Amino acid sequence: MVDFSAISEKVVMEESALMAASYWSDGSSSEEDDLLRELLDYHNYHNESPAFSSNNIEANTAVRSSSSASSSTIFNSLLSNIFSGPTISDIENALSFTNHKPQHSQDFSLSRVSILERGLCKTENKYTLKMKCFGNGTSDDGYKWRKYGQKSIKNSPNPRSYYRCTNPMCNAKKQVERCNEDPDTLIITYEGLHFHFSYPYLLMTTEAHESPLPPTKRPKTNTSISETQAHQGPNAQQSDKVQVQAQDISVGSQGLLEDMVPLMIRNPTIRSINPLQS
DNA sequence: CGCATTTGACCAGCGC
DNA sequence: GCGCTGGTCAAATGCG
Repeated sequence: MVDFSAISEKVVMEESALMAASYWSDGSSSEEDDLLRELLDYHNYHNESPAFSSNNIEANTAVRSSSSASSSTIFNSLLSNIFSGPTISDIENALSFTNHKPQHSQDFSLSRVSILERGLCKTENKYTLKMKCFGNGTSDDGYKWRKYGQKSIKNSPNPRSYYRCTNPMCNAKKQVERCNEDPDTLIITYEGLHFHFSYPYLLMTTEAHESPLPPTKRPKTNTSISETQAHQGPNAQQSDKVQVQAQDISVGSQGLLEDMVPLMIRNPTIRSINPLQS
């Protein structure tokens, strides 16, 4: 089992930004305000992803530095934060890092993953991730998926599986199949957006943090809890602590490995304080 | 018992 | 229209 949460989050936030950017490109200022308002509302509603904490700080800094900025300026700064984040090489580095971390689950111990062959490409609204995986390796990317279908392919021992995000407000899907030429290679196709994570990532404005959460707008569903836990790894039950650590990491403290990997992906400069590399 | 997975059926799109 | 294929549905089944 390989933790691809970092990659999937990167994919999600890039696609979200692209989507929003295209929306912005021909939109009027009122449309911008509407979308910004919508996103803010959504963030207030789903302020549940500690993994985005470091970027919260970045976004807040950007916003505070221009208190009189228009909504489009705010959004541009957010976009800038997003696109100044991880590159493909960052993803690859994180992959290597992830694949060398101590085994913490039985599934992971059963699989030996090689990065000899991997690829991340985008076709229309789909992202295809190609990875070489020996043994019983699966494609655990950190999100909680529900399998809703499987297709047996003629003359092939490797069926194609269809997964959908368990969050009912999320339209993200993925397919997992094996490469015909190389049975050791998994082809994972992501489609759709994890809006419940990408929205909070995009909009971490000051007002979003300062405005109190409407108590009636934040139902605590099991799904949201489980997804948050899935992102935080085995220490998920310490959600508050994890969030504090993630924020502290950006100012120099040491965090858990499970927290460091996604943060390193988004903020490559954080690697300099990675305790495992010192 | 509740939830996730399995699996055959069903549907739509496409090429012939 | 027919057959093939990809994608989805939903009842059955498994599992903790």
